[in-house]
Amino acid sequence: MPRTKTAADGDRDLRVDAERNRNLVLAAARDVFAEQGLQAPMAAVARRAGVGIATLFRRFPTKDDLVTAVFADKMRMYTQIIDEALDDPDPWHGFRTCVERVCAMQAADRGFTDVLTVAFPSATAFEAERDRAVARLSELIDKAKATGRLRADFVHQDMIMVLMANSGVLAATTEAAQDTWRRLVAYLIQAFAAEAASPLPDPATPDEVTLALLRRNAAAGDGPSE
Amino acid sequence: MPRTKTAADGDRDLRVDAERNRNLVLAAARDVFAEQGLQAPMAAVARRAGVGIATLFRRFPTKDDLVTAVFADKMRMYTQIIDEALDDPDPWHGFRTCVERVCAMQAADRGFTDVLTVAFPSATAFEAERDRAVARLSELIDKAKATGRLRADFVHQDMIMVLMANSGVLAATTEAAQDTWRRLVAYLIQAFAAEAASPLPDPATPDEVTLALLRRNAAAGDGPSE
DNA sequence: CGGCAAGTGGAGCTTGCGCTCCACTTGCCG
DNA sequence: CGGCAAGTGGAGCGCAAGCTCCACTTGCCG
Repeated sequence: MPRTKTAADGDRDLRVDAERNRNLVLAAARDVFAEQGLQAPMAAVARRAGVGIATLFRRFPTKDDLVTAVFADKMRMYTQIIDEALDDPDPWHGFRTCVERVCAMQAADRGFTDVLTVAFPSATAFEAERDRAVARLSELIDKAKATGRLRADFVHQDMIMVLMANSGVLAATTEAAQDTWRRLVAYLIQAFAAEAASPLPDPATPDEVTLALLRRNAAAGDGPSE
Repeated sequence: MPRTKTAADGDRDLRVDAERNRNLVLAAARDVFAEQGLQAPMAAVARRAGVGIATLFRRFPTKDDLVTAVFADKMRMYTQIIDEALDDPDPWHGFRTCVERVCAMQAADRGFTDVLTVAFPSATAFEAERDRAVARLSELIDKAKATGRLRADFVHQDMIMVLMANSGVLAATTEAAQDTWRRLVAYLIQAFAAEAASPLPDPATPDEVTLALLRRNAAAGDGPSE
């Protein structure tokens, strides 16, 4: 992908050295964010890329722009996982592997976890992607319920709940207990099975959960009212 | 509790005005941390207490000291919840309400959540309390398993896993979806029921999880190796 | 009631991080 | 090959947060 003139992205043709540095930065950012999460300092990215900080900021005027660029394809991968699950001849199996795969993505990339939950303002850039994901997901959920294997009171917000819960486990576990998240996911999937079903508290009213995820951006850092 | 000379705490008798300010600070910190989590600035606590920053720091030389002082009794409450669960004639019922109550404590106090998971160095101050809690908890778990209602492969580290997962949900939900945590907890409890049991991934080897929680203190902020 | 240790507030130091400015270099077009 | 827009690195700015210093006030004991 030589990207020279990729439609609809703001920057014109870059000089070859600039283009190379841009890619170095993206690669470095991918690594750094994956290891340290989004709170990694920009300077760390620049150092890893072997470029000056100014270079980084000319290409990505804001940390948020960098985050958006870095995670665009991971977001695509995320929705793709749902698409693939929809193709599974066994929707319940598709559903389960879908949950597992997304959680595995989180486990492999702290930054991705942050994008999905702690959420940067950048989340707004992924709105379209996420809306499509939710739509497909609802489809998948309906199919899985139809088989009678997924409990009937499961709602798509529960999926986001899983991501949030998983991020909590990932944030707190170090190398010592790296695989704890697998156990959480296994428990939850068993809870989602129809056989396990006992009444649950009401879910938040439609889309409150997803909206909540977006709101925190607008509200981010509005801080102490006191 | 006039505290004038409370044994084994470093500071001698305080002047009455100092004592009053100390209490104002503690009360303010309790509120501020509960609302905003441990990342709330010290200045916010001082402002809320109506004292200068210097006053706050003379009484609690380090943010960590303040956190420790503020959450000492909440930690006691935490272990007490386990004790009460042990007194329940129905251990399975005791177990469930124990999980619910601790999670409710987290939901009511972002700071407490942080103490239990994100963990401050202060966690070391609570080591003894936490060890006793783990011991009692294991007892409770054994009793609950004996009734045949709690799945046999449940381990005490799973409880900490619940706390971490819950903290993730709480961190990501705003007022819009405040009660999502209840749904998570309900799902998990159903997963912990013996009837739901299907094989699980191995838990971390004994105490890796609890240790991991402590380690992150030592390691906290050792940052990018690169 | 006088003196002073204890206490107080806030200015300010330090560190960390996002981001900018600018003097210098370099790919590229004619 | 010459010139200049494009690109570059790093010093440095602004801000937030933990924490310290110090000139001033005040409870308390004799």
